[in-house]
Amino acid sequence: MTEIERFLEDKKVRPTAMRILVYKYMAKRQISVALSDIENAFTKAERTTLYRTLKTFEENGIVHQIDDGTGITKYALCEIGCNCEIEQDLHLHFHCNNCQETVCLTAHKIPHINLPEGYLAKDVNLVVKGLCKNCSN
Amino acid sequence: MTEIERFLEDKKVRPTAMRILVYKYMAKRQISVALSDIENAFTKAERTTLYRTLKTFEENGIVHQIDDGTGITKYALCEIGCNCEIEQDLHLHFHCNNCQETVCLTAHKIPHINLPEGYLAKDVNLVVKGLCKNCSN
DNA sequence: TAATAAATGCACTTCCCTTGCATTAAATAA
DNA sequence: TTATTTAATGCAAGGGAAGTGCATTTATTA
Ligand SMILES: [Mn+2]
Ligand SMILES: [Mn+2]
Ligand SMILES: [Zn+2]
Ligand SMILES: [Zn+2]
Repeated sequence: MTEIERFLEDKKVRPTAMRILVYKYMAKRQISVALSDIENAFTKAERTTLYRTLKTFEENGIVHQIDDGTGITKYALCEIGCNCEIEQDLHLHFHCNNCQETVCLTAHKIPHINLPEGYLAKDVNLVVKGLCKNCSN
Repeated sequence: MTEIERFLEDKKVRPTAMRILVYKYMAKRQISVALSDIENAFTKAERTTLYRTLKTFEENGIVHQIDDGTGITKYALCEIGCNCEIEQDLHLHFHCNNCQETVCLTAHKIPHINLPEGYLAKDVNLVVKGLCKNCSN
């Protein structure tokens, strides 16, 4: 049993062939991925299976979803200490207008947001757009 | 010539009947609206016309778009001092999980966001979700 | 091995956004 | 005013991504 298989079982996710491939793919790329990215990476992949794979991953705290404002849902592997399950995912995301890639800036927590009287915050989504470090030169 | 007609002409938008109605509708409701909201408000309205009306409004600095993460584009009238045209729209938006309404918190500016070396910010989207003042009791 | 449960593949649906194009209305030129 | 040009509207269709139903395959458990 490989390390990835052990990891998935730890997360109560059965390590099927496809799931292992998807996990490996996401681990190799360090940026967030869209469903279509994975679909294109494997010629013999069924979109629905991938969709449900990501859904299962998300439900079991392996990935978290990112809404970067492009209209396309992105997914990123949760890092150690990612608490997107127990509470809101408080790190910010950066979307590059040039290379179109979205990254988790896990080290950059979202600052406290002041709200008017009576408003109760449960979740915060913060997306910064601009040029990433590869494209800003 | 009414005040609204003068306002629209000021913004280089021809004050057609439909445009005036849409503007009035948005002014009456203080929360942001979806295309379908307007569509439902007027029985005799064509979705495409409304779509293009909002697009024209946006291009001329009358409304700004809001991506509140619901997957449905919302629009809100720009207030005096709204600088969504010349630079990024820096105020935050609040989406209520209960009544599903999204409001501009124009008085609440987005705090400065620290980014890692090499990242260049051009735009920021901040959406807080939770319970609005009407629903938090 | 048999029974059960889970994962996958395929087809289809839904939802919203967007566009093409003919028609109608308005603005401008003659 | 009338003719010409330009803009707005209405209807139909297209596109993309998310999501579902169900039969089939694969894996697990009895
Ligand atoms: Mn993230
Ligand atoms: Mn706003
Ligand atoms: Zn980039
Ligand atoms: Zn509410």
